[in-house]
Amino acid sequence: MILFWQRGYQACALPDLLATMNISRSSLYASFGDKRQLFIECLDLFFQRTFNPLCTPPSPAKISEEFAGNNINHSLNSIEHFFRYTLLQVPKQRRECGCLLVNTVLEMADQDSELSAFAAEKLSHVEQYFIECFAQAKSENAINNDASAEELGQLCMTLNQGLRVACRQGRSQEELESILHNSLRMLGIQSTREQP
Amino acid sequence: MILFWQRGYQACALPDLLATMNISRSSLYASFGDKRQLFIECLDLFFQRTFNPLCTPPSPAKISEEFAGNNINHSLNSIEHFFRYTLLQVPKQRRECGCLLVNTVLEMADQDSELSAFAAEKLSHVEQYFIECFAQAKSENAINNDASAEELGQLCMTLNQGLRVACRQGRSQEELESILHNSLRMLGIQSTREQP
DNA sequence: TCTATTCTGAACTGATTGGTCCAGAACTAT
DNA sequence: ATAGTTCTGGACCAATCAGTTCAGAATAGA
Repeated sequence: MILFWQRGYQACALPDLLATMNISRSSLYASFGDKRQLFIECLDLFFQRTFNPLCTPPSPAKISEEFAGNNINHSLNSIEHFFRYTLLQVPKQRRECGCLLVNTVLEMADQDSELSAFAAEKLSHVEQYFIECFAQAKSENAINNDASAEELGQLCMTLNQGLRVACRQGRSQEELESILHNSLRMLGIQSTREQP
Repeated sequence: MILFWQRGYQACALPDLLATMNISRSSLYASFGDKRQLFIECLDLFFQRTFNPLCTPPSPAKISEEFAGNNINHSLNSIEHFFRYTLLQVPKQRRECGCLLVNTVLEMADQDSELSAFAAEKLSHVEQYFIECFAQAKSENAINNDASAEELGQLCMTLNQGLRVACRQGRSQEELESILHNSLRMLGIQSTREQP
């Protein structure tokens, strides 16, 4: 999965995959069918590992440490935690891979529309969760923005996709943090940021 | 260029390129060196065709027709015109290709860092122009946003990149228009939108 | 220890990759 | 018309691609 994440689908040759997985060619075909099916399983695994930190943020105790009680709304904390957890609190090497689902949507769009649609569908689940978070926040009057929850969710996903491109561009941690901070602010999520 | 734009670098095989360009194999190598150099020329061409409508928007007369005099600031009009011209007023088939530079950054990041950096550098010129527009607008008090011009420009580029991903995802014209409208509104650019 | 099942390494396939080469066609200038 | 330059089609190359096959190693159960 990490190799696909780093290089993309087409650029991963069978020998590279076999060496990384440390199994033999025949084992791969026996276990996964072929390269494409292995890739689909990787997309699924990636989605699970990306989605989990979004819909199950850390415990309230940990939140109060992390965010210093600045944002008491649970739904908005989910979103902020998602970005902090997957964008900032991540080793540089992995951050610079961007998002496997975004990468796949772009790479396979004209090549294998089924794979591209598969990845896009996973992303839509994330967007749907964004929307639910904003809807919840709006019902609690915890957000300062008059756009609808759908619009905020779409915008949040657009910013997320743009940030993943920025990651793969090799932008510095500081730049990403600045962009993220301004993004969340414009969405109406007042984020904490340590001042230097 | 269009073929690279649609399929990406790696997925364009020589025979496909030759058939599309309607030249022979030897002519391609005589004229462009090799596939990679041809691609670099395409990136450059794409940048020029993308950047021109940004820094040379239509004449004031045309603007007044197009935007109904809603936004009298020239710099902000440049940005709005850029998005309208490259995102909305474009045939579906081409819109769904996204942005060749963004696509290239993602595809080549771990594969050919030189190509990826080349595309990223082109994108940074666009971002720089965004920043200049926002700086101009701020100096004329034409923008309702207390973030700095640099921050606004970075955010604008992040939204742009996110929108290009959304294009390649196959989002509908209506969705894109909605996202763009909200994006510009949050950046402080009050865009006109025909109400249905 | 013996048998039965599973797994694996390496050789092999046919197709495709980017790139080279050159004889001859097409064109230009005199 | 002729000589000189440019262009082109197609054959060719070695390398690599994803995928198949199978004898033999490794493992398991009894």
